Order: sequence, then C-alpha cells, then structure tokens
Amino acid sequence: MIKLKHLLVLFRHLTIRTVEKGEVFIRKGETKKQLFFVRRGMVRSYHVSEQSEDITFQLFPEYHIFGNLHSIVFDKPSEFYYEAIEPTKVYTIDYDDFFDMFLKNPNVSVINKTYVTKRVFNQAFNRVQGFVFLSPEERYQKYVKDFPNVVGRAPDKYIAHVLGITPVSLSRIRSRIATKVSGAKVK
Amino acid sequence: MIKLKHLLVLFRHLTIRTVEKGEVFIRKGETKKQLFFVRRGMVRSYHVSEQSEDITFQLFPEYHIFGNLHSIVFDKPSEFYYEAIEPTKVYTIDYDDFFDMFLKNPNVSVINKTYVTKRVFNQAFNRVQGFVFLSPEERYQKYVKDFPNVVGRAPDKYIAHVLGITPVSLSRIRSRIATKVSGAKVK
DNA sequence: TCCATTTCTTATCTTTTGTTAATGTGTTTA
DNA sequence: TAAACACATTAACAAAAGATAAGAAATGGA
Repeated sequence: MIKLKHLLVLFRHLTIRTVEKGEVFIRKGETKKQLFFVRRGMVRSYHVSEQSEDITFQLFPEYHIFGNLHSIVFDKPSEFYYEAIEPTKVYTIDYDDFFDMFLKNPNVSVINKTYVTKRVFNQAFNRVQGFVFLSPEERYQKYVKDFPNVVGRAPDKYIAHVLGITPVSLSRIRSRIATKVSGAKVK
Repeated sequence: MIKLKHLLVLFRHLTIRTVEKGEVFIRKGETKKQLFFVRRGMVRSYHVSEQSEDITFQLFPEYHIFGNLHSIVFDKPSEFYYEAIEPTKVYTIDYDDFFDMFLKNPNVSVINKTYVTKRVFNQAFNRVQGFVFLSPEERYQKYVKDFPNVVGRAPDKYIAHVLGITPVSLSRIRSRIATKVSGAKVK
C-alpha cells in the first residue's frame, strides 16, 4: 500500500520550484520530459487554437502529478501549456532520471516503480468512463465528489471544459442541481 | 522503433485461443490479470447496468491489445465484459508473466518494456482529448479515420457508445455528413 | 428461400447544449 | 475609491441530442 507520505518523501529530494499565479511550467512545442508533483497551489493544462479561446484540458491541485505526457509517452512536442493558476509550489524531476531515483534511494523503494504510471493512467481511464457512461450533469456531480478541493476554487469555466461542456452549460447545470436539491429555484 | 512484426513474434510464444462470435474472454467481477492480443476478429468491452442496455466501452480489431485493466491497473474486479463479436483468434498471457518474457526471450527484447503500457495509455488519452476538444460529429469523423477497419464492420450501435452518444444520434450524424459531402441528401 | 431477429433509419417530441450577448458580481489595481 | 477586468449568470434563439416508437433494411438460421 502506497501512501502519499511516501511519495512526498520521494519528491522532497527533487528540485523545488515556487511560482506566481500565471507562470508557465511547460509550453506548447517543448519536448522536455519532466514530471511535476504539485505540493501547493494549482496547475491547469490547456490547448490554444487559432479560432477559439483556450480550452482547459485538466486541473491539478495539491498532491497531483502532471507532466509533459505528449513528450514522455509519445515522444512528441507538448500540445498543451501547463500554467499555475495560483501561487504554486512543485517538485520537479526529469522523467529519465525518475526511475534512477529508485536505485539511488533505497528508502523510497516502498514506492512501486509503476505507481506514477498507474496514477496517470487512472486519470485518463476514469475520465473516458465518465464520458461514455455519464451525462454532463452526472459528470459534474462526480467531479464535485472526486475533486472537492478544486470546485469553488478554480474558475468554473476551466472545470466546464475539463468536463467537455461550455461554461454557460455548466452554469445551467449548477442552477438545475440547486433547484432539484432545494426543491425550488432561488432567484 | 517498434514494429507490429516484433509484437507478433512476442505473442506467437503465447497461448492461442480461437473462439466463436459471442464468446466471452473476461466477465464482470473476474480478477484474473490477462493481456490479449487480437490476431483476427474483433472484441468489444461493455458494461451492463440494471436499468439500461449494454453499453459498449471499446472495440478491439486486429493487432489491438486489450486486458482486464480494472484488475491490472487498479487491482479490482473487472467492471466490463470482453466479448468476441466475430470469430476471433487471440494470443493471451498472464500479465505478471508478461514482463518475464523479456528476460527469457532475448529475441523479443527489441520491444520496449513499456511499449504495451504506452499503447494502452495512448488509447485512453486520445479518447479524452476527443471528448474535450471535439464535437460528437468530429469525434465520429476522427474515429472513421483512425479505425477504418472497424467502421462498417462493427455495428454502429457499438461505435455510438464508444463515442459517448446514442445509436440514434450517430445515425443522424452519418446522415448529416452524407448530406454535406454529396451536397444533397440521398433519400 | 423464407422467417425471425437484429440493426439502421426516420419521425416526433422533449430536453439539453451551443452560441451570442447582455447583465450582474466580484476582484484587482491604478 | 473608481475604473477596469474577469467571471458567473441569465436570456433568447438555433442546433443538436435523448427518448420512444415505427418502419425499412440487413443478417442469420432453419
């Protein structure tokens, strides 16, 4: 059984970076293979296209791991930006150095080598399940349950895109849920 | 660079199973950790709930890898059934034996140990990107492009659920696309 | 070949979403 | 404090999707 405490011990050995809101960890086009552990604050990944606005792909609050997956997994340049949306502190390590850590630090060997892989895969797989089996409203309810430390903290417009809907639609969903819960719409 | 040829060599050493249409490889609730390589035919994973019909989660044509991910990644019982929807031939191996293969067979060591992991993650990650950035219609167009050997072969109702929409809606999308392409609707 | 079953399409209606824009409501900062 | 800005909500309309049902087409067996 792996505890966050163990993961924390591991990342304590790594590079610490403290940034202001708005700072970018990874830019589109970059190919550096880095892993990040969010110790404090929040990070969002987003995609920019010519025609439309930024579209947020994922939000990473404390104790979440993110990285340039396009580079790490697919050996391609990053398609996303990764930006702090709060004053944020992260632990960073180069991905290729990452697995060496296990050899050099016997005290962190409690952490299964594939733990990070599984965690990241877990994120993606669970999201796909949400898109296939749940309605947008159910998806939001699940998100509130799974990420109570994100909802009400990150802007709703970010959460909306994570859920695959527009901010306007999410606002209506929230209003709909409030009506259901209280029995009557609060004007 | 890993080629399908190499993967094929690897799986040639494994258990071969040939089944009829309708046979089930993995049942909901099972915890066996197995990897499958589809050599011929097609497999679908699906979820059954009390109220609604089966909902197809994914389709695996030739040269695709599938497995009991709920067990392999999360150490939980499978939530899905995995069923052949055509006469199908698969190569099977127990997941824990899988990585031993690399040690015992130097001739297949060209295959990166993490290749399978990356492939499976790729599937999930790309799907999430589709759900976040594309409309249902665009998602279908992309699916046709990415899986031409599935479209027109597997029932559309399966593909619809994979794309997160209803079979009726997919039928309308197909009709809409046909109208756009030909300029006029064929009655 | 014929019948039964499954799948796909079409229609109707309701609900939800996307889009755009206007209006509130805070927050920041100059 | 006032102005500027970002975000959330609401409204109005068009477009799309869900649900249900009926009919057409395709498929599979006997």
